[in-house]
Amino acid sequence: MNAINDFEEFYQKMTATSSRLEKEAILKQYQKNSAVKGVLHFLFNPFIVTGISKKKLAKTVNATVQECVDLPALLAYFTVHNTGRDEDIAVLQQFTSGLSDKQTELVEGIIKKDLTLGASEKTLNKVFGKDFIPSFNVMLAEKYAENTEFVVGKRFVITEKFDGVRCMLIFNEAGEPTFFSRAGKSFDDMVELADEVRHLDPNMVYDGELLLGVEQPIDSADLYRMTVKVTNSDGVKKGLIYNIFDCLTKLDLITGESSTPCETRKTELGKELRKIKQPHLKEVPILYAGEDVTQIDKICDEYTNMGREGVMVNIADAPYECKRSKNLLKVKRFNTADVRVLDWEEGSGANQGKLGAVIVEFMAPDGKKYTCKVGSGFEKEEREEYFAHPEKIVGHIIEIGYFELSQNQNDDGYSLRFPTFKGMRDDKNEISMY
DNA sequence: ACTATGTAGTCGGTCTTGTGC
DNA sequence: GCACAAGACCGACTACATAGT
Repeated sequence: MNAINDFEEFYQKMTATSSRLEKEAILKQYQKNSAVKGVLHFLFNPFIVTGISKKKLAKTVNATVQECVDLPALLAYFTVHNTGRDEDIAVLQQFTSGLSDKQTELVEGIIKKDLTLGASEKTLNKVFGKDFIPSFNVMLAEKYAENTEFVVGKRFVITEKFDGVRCMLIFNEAGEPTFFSRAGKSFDDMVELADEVRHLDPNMVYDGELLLGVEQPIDSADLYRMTVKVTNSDGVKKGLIYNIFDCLTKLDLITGESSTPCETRKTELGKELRKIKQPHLKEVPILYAGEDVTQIDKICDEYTNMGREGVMVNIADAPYECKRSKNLLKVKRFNTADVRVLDWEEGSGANQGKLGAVIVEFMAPDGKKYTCKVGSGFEKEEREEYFAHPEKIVGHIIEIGYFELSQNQNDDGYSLRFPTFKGMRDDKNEISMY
């Protein structure tokens, strides 16, 4: 049996059931199959990228290339050659040329890294051990709007929600700091911050938000774009403020939970930051602590009106948990608009043969009309219905939710950030924003 | 029997980087 | 130099199985 045949058999077993427990049992059967496990590692390790996706795969290329003798060799090739050159596309096409249609589809899905199994990093690590797929889990928030009852009668802490880039600071054994993104990728060459964080406790892990330091307060959306521009670019990163809102011990990060109460963590952290007093390391101040839930909307509105993203609500005695949790709630204001559907697109993956997104026209504050896509918020039945009968949505008015208007650096008008479908508005025929 | 939670898999805009013309 | 594709960042959302009560 070669690797592809093994994987094909494995894939068929996995996709034949919807039971997650059965999928775990199937994975266990392949515990000792290094070929299949190798494919799974390639597929789900986020640090392996191939530079090949839908468009590159469809490209016709002319190149004489080296041959990959088997699947492991192909994966090894793409682990190194991952910038999507024509030559690399040719290597893939050469490899699949001798395969059946079914196996070609599988191999292409592996290289595109969009093959779905109904099992992913969590399940793989549950079965094969927590280090099989590198994973990095920071505490994430649930929505306050959907969990208002959860805080009633509990003491909680309100802080500002920053619209920047999440950053976790971890020191290695030698005490050298590394800054990690939410996905676990490192931000390199953080020259200013790397120097200042040496004043912090290297046995602790710090969690916060990077925001570009600016002289004048600017619009939250613009500040976000400017920040991402710095954090996501190669080279030396300067001018970033590290707004630290939480911390836990290195050991707690490994076990996935810090039992120190949130309020204690924040107050101790605040003391430490005030003591070391570094220009680019900032405390995220507690705006309110208590049980008065009316403060939540009040402070959120206050910050929203100042052009800020919103606020966060932490249950005061709750632990730091390395996962999404109700003990941390985000409060932000969304807007709605009635927009006209101009066109539609087919989806991909599970949405193949279904509606993927609609292209809509909305009215911007300058009185002009602009377009953007809306592809989130549709139910499966709706995606099927509008794919079969596009005329039931194209030309119609729909209500959408969005966080804010956005503008890109090319200055070609407006778009919407986080647009979602809310429903049909066949009771009206005019677009509007409110 | 019902609800809550966890996991997986879709979809959006904006930016940088690498590639090929 | 330009256009394009992929991969980052920020997320939004639904569907489904299973754990919990």
